[in-house]
Formats: sequence, structure tokens, C-alpha cells
Amino acid sequence: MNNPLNIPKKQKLTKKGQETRSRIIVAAAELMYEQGVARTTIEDVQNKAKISASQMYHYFKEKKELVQEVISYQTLRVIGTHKRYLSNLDSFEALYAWRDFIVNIQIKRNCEGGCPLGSLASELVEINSDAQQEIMSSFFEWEDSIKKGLRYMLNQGELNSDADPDKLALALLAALQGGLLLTQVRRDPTPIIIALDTMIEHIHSFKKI
Amino acid sequence: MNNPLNIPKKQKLTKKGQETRSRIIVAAAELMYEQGVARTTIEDVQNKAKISASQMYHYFKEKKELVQEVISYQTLRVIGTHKRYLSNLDSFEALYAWRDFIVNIQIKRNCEGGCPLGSLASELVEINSDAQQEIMSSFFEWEDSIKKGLRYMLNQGELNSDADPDKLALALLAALQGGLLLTQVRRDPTPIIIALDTMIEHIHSFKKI
DNA sequence: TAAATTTTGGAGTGAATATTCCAAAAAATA
DNA sequence: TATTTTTTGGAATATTCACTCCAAAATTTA
Repeated sequence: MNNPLNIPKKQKLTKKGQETRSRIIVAAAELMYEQGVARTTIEDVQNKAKISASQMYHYFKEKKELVQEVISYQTLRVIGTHKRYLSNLDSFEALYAWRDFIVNIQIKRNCEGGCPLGSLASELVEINSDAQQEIMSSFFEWEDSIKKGLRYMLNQGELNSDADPDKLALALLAALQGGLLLTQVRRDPTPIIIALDTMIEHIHSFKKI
Repeated sequence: MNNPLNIPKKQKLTKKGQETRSRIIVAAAELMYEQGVARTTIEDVQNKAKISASQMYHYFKEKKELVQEVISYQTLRVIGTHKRYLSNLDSFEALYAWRDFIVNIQIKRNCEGGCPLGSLASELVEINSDAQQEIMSSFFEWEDSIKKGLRYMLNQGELNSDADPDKLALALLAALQGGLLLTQVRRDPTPIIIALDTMIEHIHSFKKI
């Protein structure tokens, strides 16, 4: 084949290739969620995804590149599921439904693991600036979807005009993250419940009428 | 020397030994705070503390043991400084002084590093059960000192009897942890400010008179 | 069908890293 | 002072782990 300019051909992935690649990302995401990025070896991922070393490095230049994909994948997963609740916040009942959703996940997994994005954040921010950038975007997106939810409640007349949905959204996300960390450390759902309930109770003080 | 029962003599440390040991812990704590536990090698610690490998393993059986000491050290440091503010919460001004203290630390360090205990927690809970236990105790102690502070405000007549200082303390600690994480990720003090201010504003709703 | 491209197997490599070991220097104790 | 104990230096070891390499199988494209 003729390629005088030596332009790096971006080789297309076949359907089979796509599947293998996805399998690797999913396996890596699970392992890194359970035991952290540093402790997850390439060999671990190989075994879990049932692939060989050559496949690993065929699809990803290096471990760091795989980590980036894991971040994207977890962002999609986490924010995707949350958006189902957040895009429809028309009442305090809906807000509590979101809370229940979060709490129930923790109970189901015996309060292990914490937040898939939060734990990646804490492990990677200081040592991987690409990861920091990506995770920062993820949290902005998350914050944004909470903002939209609260603004919607405001527009629906559920909240009075004293409420600042932007501030409340950021405070709510912080409470969520801190609550999850404490719940993970204590292996007890109480912290995430109290953290969210307290913030929602505060939002209650802006309820109309 | 006579020791027929083969009882492991707990060898006492001389003053010089104590100093070396402390130097190792402080060096390790700084490195692990900056780059995480996994990324901090024994050699890193050796270089920073200006000691040799034999010294390292003379004072600590293994890396894990050093990690435990780092957790204790950071617990002492963090909760110690916070207690100066928390044991004296006699007014909302005092509560805001505590907030300012926290925020100013973040600003000083350019929002890098997050919470010394929170980051250890996130990295270690799932992979080191000794660490999990120790960190859990640390957070209970921290929570407790916030509780005491708020109870004091209640007894001082600053808060009315509707306030539940125990719940508020846990929610406050969660907001603090989540706020610090988001501030660290975003390199921006806004999240920790909003998180704490929102919680304090909520506590304000229990203000007497 | 023939040629090119993609996917896969699996052994091999080199660097990083925790830990061990021997012996000497320094300090404490008798 | 003599002896025991503690502290230190630094080389050696052994293992883990990210990453490479060669070639074959499978698949796509011409």
C-alpha cells in the first residue's frame, strides 16, 4: 500500500475488535472499582476479560490510556442512571426518589466501593492530569444535571425565588460525595442517608407556600 | 544472654531511634499525601527521610505497618487542629471561624491534596482492612468532636431544641469531605465554601430567637 | 480467489520495588 | 572498661508488573 507521507493510518476496528475492546474496558472498570487503579494489574484485566497481552496493547497504547477509557465509561454509567431521576424533578417526592435510588445501591452492595467516580477522582487527581481533566468534566456534567433538576422544580413553582438552584446543586453533590465516602468507610448507610436528607430538608425551607 | 522461652523481646527505642522513626513517618505521610500510598515507594521514603533500607525495616516490619502509623499521624494532626475550633463553638461566629480555617488551608495549597484522611480513606478502605478500621475510628472521633461542638452551641442557647446536633454533625462532616473532594478535583475553593456555607445556613434555621 | 488488514497467542524483557542479609558503628548498660 | 543492645550502611535478592515481539489465525477488501 502507498503511504509516502507516513501518515499514521487510524486502523478501523471490526465489530469483533469493538467487542473485545469493550470487554477490556468493562473488566478494567470493575476491577479498578473494587481494588483501585494502582492495584489493578494489566494481567488482572487480561484474566478477567479473557484476552492475551497482545490484545491488551493492540487496543490500548498503555495502561494510562485504558484508565482514561474507564473514566469515560464510569461517567456514562453513573451520570446516565442519575439523569433518569434528575431530568424529572417536578416535586419533592421525585427528589426523595432520587435519594432512595442512591441509598438502595449502597445497601445492595453492603456499602462497599463508594462512588465509582469519586474513588477514581481521589486516586488520580494528583498523579494523572489527563485523568484530573476528564474527571473534572464528569463532575461538572453531574453538577449540571442536578442544577437543571432544581431549576425545573423552581420553574414548576415548587421552590420560591429565594432558592439558588446552582448553589444548592453544588452543595447537594458535595453532600452526596461525602456521604458516600463515610458510608463506605463505616460500612453503614447512615451517613449517606443523613447527608442527603439534611440537604433535602434544607431545600425544603425554600418550598413555596 | 539467657532467654530460654524465646519470648520476643520488645526492644526499646533510644531517643535517637525515636527521632529516626518519627522522621520516617513524617516523610512517608507527606509523600503519601502528595502522591498516594501505592505510588509512594519505600525508596522514596528513604530518600526523603535520609535513611537506609536497614533502618526502614528496623523500625517497621513492612510497608503496611508504616501505613498504619501514617494514618495515626494524620489523624492526630487533622483532628488536633480542628479541635481547637470545635471545642469552643459558642456562637455562629465560631462556626464560621472554623469554616474559614478549612477554606484557607485549601486556598493556601492551591486546592491540591484534598483531605489527608479522606484521601487515605478512599485509597485504602477496600484493600486494607486494618487501615479501614483505623480510618473508621478516626472519622468517628472527628464526627464526635463536631457533635460536641454543636451540643455546646445548643447548651449555650444558640440553637433551639428542634436541632439534632448528632445528625447535623454527621451531615456537616459529609459536606466537608465532599466539598474538599470537589475542590481538589476542580482546583477551586468554591465547592468547599458552598458546601460548608449551605450546611451552616441550614443550622442557622435552628438559631434561637 | 488473492492480497491486505485486523485480531490473537503467548513467550520474553527490563525496570521498578519490597524485602533480606551481613557486618560495622554508635550508644546504652553492667 | 567490658559487654550487650541498638542503630546504621549498603549490597543483594526475589518478585511483580508494564510493556514488547514474532508469527499465526481470522477476517476484510480488492
